[in-house]
Amino acid sequence: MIDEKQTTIKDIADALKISPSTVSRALRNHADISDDTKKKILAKAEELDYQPNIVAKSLRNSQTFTLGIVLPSVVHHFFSTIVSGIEDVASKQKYRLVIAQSNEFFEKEVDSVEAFIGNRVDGLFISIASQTKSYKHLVKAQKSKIPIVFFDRETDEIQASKVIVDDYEGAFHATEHLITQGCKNIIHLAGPDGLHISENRSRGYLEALTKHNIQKNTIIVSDNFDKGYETIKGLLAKGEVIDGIFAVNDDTAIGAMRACKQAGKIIPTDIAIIGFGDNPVAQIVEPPLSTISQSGFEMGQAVASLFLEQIKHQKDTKNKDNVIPYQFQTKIITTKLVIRDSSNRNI
Amino acid sequence: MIDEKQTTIKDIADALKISPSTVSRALRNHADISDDTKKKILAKAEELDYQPNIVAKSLRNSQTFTLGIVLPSVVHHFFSTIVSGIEDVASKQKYRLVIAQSNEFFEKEVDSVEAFIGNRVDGLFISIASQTKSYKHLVKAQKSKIPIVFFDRETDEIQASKVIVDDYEGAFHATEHLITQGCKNIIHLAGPDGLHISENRSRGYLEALTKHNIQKNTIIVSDNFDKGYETIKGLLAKGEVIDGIFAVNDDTAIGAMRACKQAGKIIPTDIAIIGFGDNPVAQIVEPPLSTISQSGFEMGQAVASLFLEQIKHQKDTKNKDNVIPYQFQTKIITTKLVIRDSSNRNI
DNA sequence: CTGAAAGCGCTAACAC
DNA sequence: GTGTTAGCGCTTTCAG
Repeated sequence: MIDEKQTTIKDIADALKISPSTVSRALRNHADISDDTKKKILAKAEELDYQPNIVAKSLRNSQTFTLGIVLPSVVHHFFSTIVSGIEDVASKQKYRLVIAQSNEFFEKEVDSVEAFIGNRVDGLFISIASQTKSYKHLVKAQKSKIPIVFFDRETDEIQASKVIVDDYEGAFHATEHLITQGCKNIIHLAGPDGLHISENRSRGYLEALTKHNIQKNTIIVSDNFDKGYETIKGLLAKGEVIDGIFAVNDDTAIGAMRACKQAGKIIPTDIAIIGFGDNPVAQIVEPPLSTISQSGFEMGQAVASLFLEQIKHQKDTKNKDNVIPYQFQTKIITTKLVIRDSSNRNI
Repeated sequence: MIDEKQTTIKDIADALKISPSTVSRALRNHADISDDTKKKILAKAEELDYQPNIVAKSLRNSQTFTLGIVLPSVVHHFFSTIVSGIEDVASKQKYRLVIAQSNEFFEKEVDSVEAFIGNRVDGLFISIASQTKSYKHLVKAQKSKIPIVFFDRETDEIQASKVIVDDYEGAFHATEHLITQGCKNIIHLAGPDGLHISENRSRGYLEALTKHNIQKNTIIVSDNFDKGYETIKGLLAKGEVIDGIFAVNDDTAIGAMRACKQAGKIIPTDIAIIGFGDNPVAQIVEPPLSTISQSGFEMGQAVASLFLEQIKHQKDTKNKDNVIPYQFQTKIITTKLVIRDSSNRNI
């Protein structure tokens, strides 16, 4: 069997005894091509199973229509809904998405970013790994003129647009809700140090306590199911007095919930629990978990929109004198308190 | 600000007053380059922040080192673990992954496949959408000489390697397990018609009943949390006698579980329930859900390995006479019965 | 309305 | 060891 190559524009041109440029124009619906030849070209393209070579096109146009997304992990519901949100607006502009997971490893994040630079993505959307402390890889991307948009987990060290959740406010409301339910000994199971989102949620927790004149606070870093379970199990075994738990995410809250139940505590009567994120499992567990909902979809849409806006600004100001540099935006996604049985004492 | 372009090989060559080919060779560690010039080139590349243009390289080499993955949805734990498995072996060979979600829509699947063809991916891994009945898009990919590997959801209409779960066996064991627990009225909440995996699981269910001389069988298509909930709720409301439920996946089983509990049924005493897939939520719900575990990671590894094998065969037989065509493989991933409280009557 | 020619950045013969 | 040249497939001036 002959190793037939992919059909190219030149093949179509040869078959029709016309020039490649005419074919190229016809294929992209360019004006100035007679309907007659256009029809012929389209027919021949169909006949020969022509599939435009995006790689060649990208090289020629120095635009790949590819967006690179770097995030800690796609298995997390919040992140995958963000991706859906990005896709929702980006795909309408014919952009395609390439996703790279850092799994919270700095090295993987750097590799992914560098690969994206090499592949000349048109934009880079990133939620930084908890390990990340250096930002040289992002500086490189900026040197390569790739617009960056941060989402959820960001840094001040890089000038770029960002979309963040109002973590402080969400945490404040979550904690205040527990207080209104009568809780006085509220534990906060926190996210890793150094991440803005962890810090903001912890701050919201502390300030809600302060507002309500509660002196006692306990913050323990603990951000997954197992850690939530172990931490609360340990505390309860030590005889610690706990009547409320605010966890940095739902998985952790559910781990804590299990520890409470195993220790014979009634939820929410003995201990009221609230998570963060409104993961679908929150509705499935028993009792259903109260939580702070944050729209990942909306966040994704905002990310893509900010990118599009920046691109547009670049185009508009291209080849112009006294260019006003693009003003980076920060968009804040608001949260919503979702009260379910795990914290509802009907007070 | 001057719109500086990305550094190219030519820039390095010019700066060093040598030829681009020498630079190219040095950068790729090609032999036949003196250590001295090599060192100079590497230093200059570093200095100028050189990032190789993968797009140009791909065009030139007609190899993109990109793998296209089409799957129904990444939010499903099973699929995201498959992606991790693929990444595990593919990344060691320097391949990068592009993921497209079909969301079970035929149109989106076709679009994604065509985009992958246009982007000249080196391989296409696909788990077909439940809607998919036509396979022209995959024929196109084959015409473009892109090796295809199916995983989980496949078709016989396309000649290609595939990796599947032993769904029949898993379903058989799940059903037989319910029978050994004393169940006689077992409902099967099934997947959509026309999907091999649904059919095989239903077949396993039926044959287990037959083996144990149980005449009554009930198969209802119902494959997500809400449908599982509604179906069982409806059946119970009608007074249907049910003492066992085998669901096509864990979400559905959990929906069914909720309906049972709401109807006052004790699990597993009144109704024993088993799911399929061993989704992490299976451990979180109460009672913990029995299920059939299938290793997505292993499946992903197998997918990538079969691709690599096929590529190797192509290289080995290139430019040779009387070529033996590659023999497509089918790899079967075995399942494991995981007994938890939702079905364990301690019999 | 169509064609010729150049070039995006890289690599691989083929020279020397 | 290194340079010259051509070309991957496409688009885009510039001519006509």
